[in-house]
Order: sequence, then structure tokens, then C-alpha cells
Amino acid sequence: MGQAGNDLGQVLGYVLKQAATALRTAMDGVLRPLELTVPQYACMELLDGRPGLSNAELARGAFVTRQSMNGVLRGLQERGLVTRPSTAPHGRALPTQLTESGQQRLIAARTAVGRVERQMLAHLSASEQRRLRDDLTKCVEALHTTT
Amino acid sequence: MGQAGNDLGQVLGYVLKQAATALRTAMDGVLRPLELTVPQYACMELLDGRPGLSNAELARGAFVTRQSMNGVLRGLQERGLVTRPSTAPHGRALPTQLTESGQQRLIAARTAVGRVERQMLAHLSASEQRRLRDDLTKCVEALHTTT
DNA sequence: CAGATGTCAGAAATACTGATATGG
DNA sequence: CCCATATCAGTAGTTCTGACATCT
Repeated sequence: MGQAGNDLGQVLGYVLKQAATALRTAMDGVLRPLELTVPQYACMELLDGRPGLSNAELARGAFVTRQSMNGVLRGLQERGLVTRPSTAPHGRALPTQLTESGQQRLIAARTAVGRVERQMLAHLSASEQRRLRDDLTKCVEALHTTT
Repeated sequence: MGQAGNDLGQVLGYVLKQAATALRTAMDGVLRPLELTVPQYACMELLDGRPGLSNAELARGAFVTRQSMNGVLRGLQERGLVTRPSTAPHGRALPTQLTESGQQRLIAARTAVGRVERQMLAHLSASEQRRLRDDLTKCVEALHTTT
């Protein structure tokens, strides 16, 4: 499978997409037995760190639209993993929280996802991992700069 | 917007997704005026480097399914940017090639995407960029290892 | 036979666009 | 008034899954 002509494997954007896709695929695989999708897991992780987040905030944090996050929350709510008040206590936002059952499921999911992340970083030292994270953060900030 | 509780911004997988999403959004923006989607651009870039790729090969290279790549190719073919033989010269594969018009469009798209990539890497030196690329490649390889 | 390919079909999740209404 | 939010609706593109036939 050697590259001929131009070499997309040298383009950083391409490699970035490659890595994100591989991670997403691996996460899908380990989350499937737990009956969780990647956006559902991301949503629960966000709620664990910051209980009471609104639909719109969760959508931004999980990189999906508000409409999609609405579906994600419905799925989690139907299974009793999260709870949402039926009326907004303040403004229009409906703050969501993890249930006990949701906490348990999150622990299991986090363990599985942690294994994937450790596999991904198997050949990088702790300092290299930190460096990689910082470099990626710089990329994000640079892209968010309107110039 | 400071993080409370756990800090997803410290999780490399999260930052990776963040970077990939930001890049995708930026690419969407600059490709829209050229009437190209990101998968269409990726497809053309692949064909420029390796003329005659089949639908399945293009799908893998652009990180989409064969079905989606089929739609991508139809869109490009209708506008005369690529050509495909109606009968397979060998096996079942239908080798695709860029047309003159496709070459022209690709040049313009590459220029626009190049600007985005340079913006993304604005705060990284050449050696840091190389290092980042190598680290991401290691991540991809590690994830592809079945263990 | 195994493997890769192109194609078709259905179900599901997601994105995009626009519109409406509410609250700060 | 401006802005963010929640919600609904319609369209479209994508994915996933399974299946089938063709060719090496």
C-alpha cells in the first residue's frame, strides 16, 4: 500500500483525521457492549464533571448539534441514566443530572475508554503525551482565531 | 467558561476530537465557496496523487463508507470534475481520474485548505509540526494494533 | 474456496436550514 | 432590542447492517 504521487500521510490535517477516526472506531467497539454510543458517553462524562448542564451546553461539549443532543438525552433518560426536570427552574434551560444508575454505567464506560486511550498512547511517554496534548490545544486555539 | 469537576480538556482523546472538529469546520468554510465538500476534496486529492483509484480505495482514504463515496463520485462526475469508465477494464473496479476541470478546481481548493492548515499550525515550528505528525502517526498505528 | 469489489435496500442517527416562542 | 435557549419541522447526506453477484 505504498503511497505514490503526493503523500497525504505527510499532511498533518490528514493524519489528524486518521487518528480521530481510529479513536472513534475503537471507542465505538468498546462502548457497544455497554449499549452506549460515543456521543452518549461524552454526554455522561460532561455531566459527571459539571452536573446541571443544559442541552445546548452538552451539545457543544460533545461536538453535535442541539437536535442530536436532544435525541441523545432522550435515549439516556428512557433508560434511567439521567434525569431532567420537566420545567425550567431558571430561564429556559433544563439542567440534566446523572442518576445512580448513570454513575455506575459511566464508571464501566470510563474504564473501557481508558483502556483504548492507553493503547493509543502506548508508544508515547508521559511527557510526550503532555506535549502532544499541548500542541493539539494550540492547533484548536489557532483555528478558533478569526484572523 | 472554566472547567469544573473533571477536566475533559486534559484528556487527549477529547482534545484530539476537538482539533479534528475545528479543522473540519474550517475546511467546510473555505471549501463551500468552491462548491466542494470535505469528502469531495479528499477524494480529488487522493486521485491527484494516485490516478485510477477504485471506489472502495477512495472510500477508505477519505474515511467514508463505499456508499457515501459512491454519492461523492456521482456529484463530481455530474460536474465533469472526474471521469469513470462505464465498464471495468479489470475485475470489478472502476478506476476514476481527474479531468482538466477537476485539476483546476483541485488547485484552488488546495490553496484554500493550505491556508487553513497553516493557520492551524501557526504557533508550531517546522520541527514541532514534524514531531506532532509523527506522534499522531504512532497513535494511529497503536490503535490499529489488535493486541 | 477465500477475498475484494460494486451494488442495492432498509433502518437509524446526524446535520443543515428555517421558523417559533421564551427568558435574561 | 439583542442574544441565547428550547423546540418543531422538513430535507438531505451519512452510517450501519445485511445481502447478493462478479471477478481474481
